Amino acid sequence: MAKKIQPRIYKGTRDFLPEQMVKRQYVIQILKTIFEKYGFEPLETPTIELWETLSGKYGEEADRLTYRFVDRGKREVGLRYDLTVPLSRVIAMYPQIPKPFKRYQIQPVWRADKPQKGRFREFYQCDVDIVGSPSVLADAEIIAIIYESLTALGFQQFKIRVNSRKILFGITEVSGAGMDRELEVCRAIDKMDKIGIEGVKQELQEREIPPAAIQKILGALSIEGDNQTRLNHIAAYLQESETGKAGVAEMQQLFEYLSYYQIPDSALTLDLFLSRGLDYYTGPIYETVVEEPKIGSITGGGRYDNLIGLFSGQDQPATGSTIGLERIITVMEELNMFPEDLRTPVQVLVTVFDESTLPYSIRIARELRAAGLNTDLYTGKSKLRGQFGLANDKGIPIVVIAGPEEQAAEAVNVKDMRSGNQQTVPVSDAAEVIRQLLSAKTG
RNA sequence: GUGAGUGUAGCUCAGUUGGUUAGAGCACCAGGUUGUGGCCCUGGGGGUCGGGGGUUCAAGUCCCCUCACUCACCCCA
Repeated sequence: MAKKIQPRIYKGTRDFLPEQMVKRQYVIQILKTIFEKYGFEPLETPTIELWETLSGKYGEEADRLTYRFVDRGKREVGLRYDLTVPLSRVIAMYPQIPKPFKRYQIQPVWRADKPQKGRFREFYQCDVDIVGSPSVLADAEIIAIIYESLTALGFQQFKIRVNSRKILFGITEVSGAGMDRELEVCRAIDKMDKIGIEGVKQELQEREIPPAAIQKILGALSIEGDNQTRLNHIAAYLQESETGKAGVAEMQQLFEYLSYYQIPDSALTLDLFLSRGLDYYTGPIYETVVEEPKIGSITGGGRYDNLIGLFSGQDQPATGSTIGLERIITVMEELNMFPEDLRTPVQVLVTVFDESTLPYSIRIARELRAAGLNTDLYTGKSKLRGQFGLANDKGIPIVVIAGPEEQAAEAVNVKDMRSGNQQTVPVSDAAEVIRQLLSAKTG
């Protein structure tokens, strides 16, 4: 025998065993259904992109965290860091795609950072984006789909935080912090809920923002009250900034649109401290946070009107959000939000009594399969006892016995593993009986 | 890249001031049950105590180095 290689796995990556896959597919299925209900169409793009496609789009930090290789032909390539940049490349490459274009995309992305709780090197993202609409109606659609998605998955305590990069830029501009300091200022105030207002102040000082400017920035941001009150307050600060005023106007419009979607106020908040890390956002930005467990944001996105222009030379308005599949699953697991019986897609195990009744078992399996039941036919060597053990271990709810007695009577014995009850029924009734047992327990 | 912590069976862990043959629970296998899982009972397999070096009559235990993993910072989903 060859020397054994220790089975190991690359740090930050995971195998998804069937029991986990069933949960993942449950979540993905619900999301897909909603995405399509909102008129979004599917898209997939390659794992590997040319380095020039990926580099310089996200910011310095993200560039550093992008997996990068040289292929055999000495071409520089990388693994995609997110789904937004590949989408932008697609839009630029296929200008004939009718706009506005609403697409969803569910694929893994890769980031070369150190793994920790709720954070991996390979993980799935679910993105929904609308390309070709400059209207905040598109942003409202995205926020509405986030709300419906989370609600459908059973989330009850969550807040969609909304802000505008234009407002943040305006505040920086008016404060006199200096040109091109917007992103630094954004990054500092983004840490508000982590380090508090004093921490933000200190952060800004360390970045050598003039004290007077810091004063103004914090003054503009620290105002209590409902969304409208804070918008009015900030509007007063932004009289001198065209960008800022535009930001206020689009927030007004956005909240008006959102009111028509009937999203409850409790799930929606204007958060002037929200900033988002990536460089490419230009307008409304949004993310979703849950109080428990502490895991950071579970969705994040915003408008990026200048990104596609980097590929096509012509800007194309676009907005969208990532729905963080991994974190959603983590939260759902910790809060026990998955249905109890979500262990295997197999509904029925047809046992094999012995060689002589095997043809009968095959026939039963064939008929149950034809009736649309997910049916496993036992292919191993164990006796009945072992076959029942397998059904138990996998969580298969129904076991069918087709032994000599049953065969003689043109019948099968149907056992419900959950209750322990069993009954002998004619073959012709088997599928219907099983179907009823399955729906009785779950419905 | 920075800081902290943890490494003993497949998993979770116990292991006394250093002392003889390293344990438990769970999981796995077999039997109790030649037509029936879970619960129970009996038995069984499984360990280079992360690796290397040192101190000692004696090291899972003490010291040094190293590797791996985890958590946090940064950043993010």
